[in-house]
Amino acid sequence: MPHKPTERVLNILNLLSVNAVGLTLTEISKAISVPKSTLYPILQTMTDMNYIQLSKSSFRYKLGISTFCIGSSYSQDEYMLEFAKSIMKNVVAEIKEICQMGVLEGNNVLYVLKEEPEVGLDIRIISRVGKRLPAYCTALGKALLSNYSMEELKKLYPKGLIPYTENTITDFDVLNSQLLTIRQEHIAKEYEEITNGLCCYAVPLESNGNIIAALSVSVPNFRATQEKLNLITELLLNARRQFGNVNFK
Amino acid sequence: MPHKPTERVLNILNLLSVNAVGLTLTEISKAISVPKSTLYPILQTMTDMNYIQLSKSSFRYKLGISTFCIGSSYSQDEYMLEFAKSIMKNVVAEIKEICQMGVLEGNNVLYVLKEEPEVGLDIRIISRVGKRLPAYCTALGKALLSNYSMEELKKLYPKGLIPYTENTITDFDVLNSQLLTIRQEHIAKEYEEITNGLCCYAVPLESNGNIIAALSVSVPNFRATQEKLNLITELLLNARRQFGNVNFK
DNA sequence: ATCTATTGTTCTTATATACAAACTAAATTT
DNA sequence: AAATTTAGTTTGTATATAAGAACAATAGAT
Repeated sequence: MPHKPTERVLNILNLLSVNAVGLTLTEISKAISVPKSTLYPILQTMTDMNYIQLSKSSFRYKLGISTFCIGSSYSQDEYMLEFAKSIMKNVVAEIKEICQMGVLEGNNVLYVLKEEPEVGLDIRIISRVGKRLPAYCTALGKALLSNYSMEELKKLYPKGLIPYTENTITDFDVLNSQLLTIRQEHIAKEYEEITNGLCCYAVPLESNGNIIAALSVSVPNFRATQEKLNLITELLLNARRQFGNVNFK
Repeated sequence: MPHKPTERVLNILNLLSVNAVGLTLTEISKAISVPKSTLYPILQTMTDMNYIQLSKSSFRYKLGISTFCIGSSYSQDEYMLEFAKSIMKNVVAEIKEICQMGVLEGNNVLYVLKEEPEVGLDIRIISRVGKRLPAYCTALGKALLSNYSMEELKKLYPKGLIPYTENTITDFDVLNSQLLTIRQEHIAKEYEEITNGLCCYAVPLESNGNIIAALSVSVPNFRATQEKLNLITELLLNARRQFGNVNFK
């Protein structure tokens, strides 16, 4: 059972982190379903402590400078992130499509790193570090869940698998059988299961036998020739091997 | 009056951000004066939400990957920070001493950016982004407080000015007269007022007439020749002018 | 310019959190 | 190996926070 006040503070940070424009008190109140009167003192304190700031121009709350400070202090997996970034740069250089890294947060994928091709594409996939999406209908998520048992899956989604598109897997058995394949082939595939016109491949990244993150390449359907998908598979599996060769302690 | 639950969550983040090794539940409990039983569910939730993580090796809580995510999303003053960084790099290249940027947080200075000389110095000043120190006895702080009136100062420090060294200014009148000088000369000076053997010069950085940050150079006393201090003054005043020429909106 | 809608703020009481103390488990010492 | 210390966890109740509603202030519409 989560601690509500803590959950709220962190949800506010999560919310603002995917909202560059900023949000008003009322907007935040609606977004996280917390009464304005409850939110009021929380936002005040967060402002006093520089975790959020009221933009003078737009009169909206945005992330404050303290978030930058703690982000800079984050060192635990600094080396891991740097290494992942360099791998992702190489992948993007080859395939010229967006490459992302995510970790599991409860039953969601948290998007941690993003590497985009420099130029040249008219149609681009928009994504943001800090975003959270359900794991069961994303390639990153399936890669991250690949070690999960049927029981664990059902516990993770007590309300079942809610469809986003007509391709979304809503049957636990189907999902489970896919995870089995992923465990063997080390690559997760997703075709328009969360967004129409979009498909995505991903590989799990392991450290000491545990899946700690996953790496993906997303492509708009019309650019997703079999040839291209084969190259993506190759690049991702190669990235996974590179990652596996390093020990991050 | 601050909101306690919010304050606690953010204090935990602040605490862990200046502690690369990590802290145990009990250590955090002592550090922020919160009972273990109160802390317990808070840390659980923060862990679930990836804002902290229990290091497998040391069994201590460290910052989690979400802090990295929100830090990456912080965009508000992105351009300002980048500009400040480039200025600081130039300053350090010239003077080969540590250069820092800070903002005011209540009556404390929050250290936001740090730029250190590459190599060559046996004795270095250790500092960390995310650190907080009282404003009245630091050069950065005095620069940030330079626009404050006597009344505002006394309200900011209701318990008076607590001494850290024999040089710490404990008299409001003395502090106020220094601030007056800073307002005219645009440079704040501090000689062993918080740490023995250390002195520091700082300039306020303004935007639309408001002091939004301050920039400092710190030197160990034995390297602080008058010549060097003069050069520091010149570099900092020049940095301030550069900063003033840009409009960050 | 008045009315309407929306945002932010204050107030009161029901409710959920906070705290203390007791307990368990692990680690270190004797 | 027993004892002592230290860490983490659980429980019951005092207390501080949460939420609804009512209010003030601002912005937008007619």
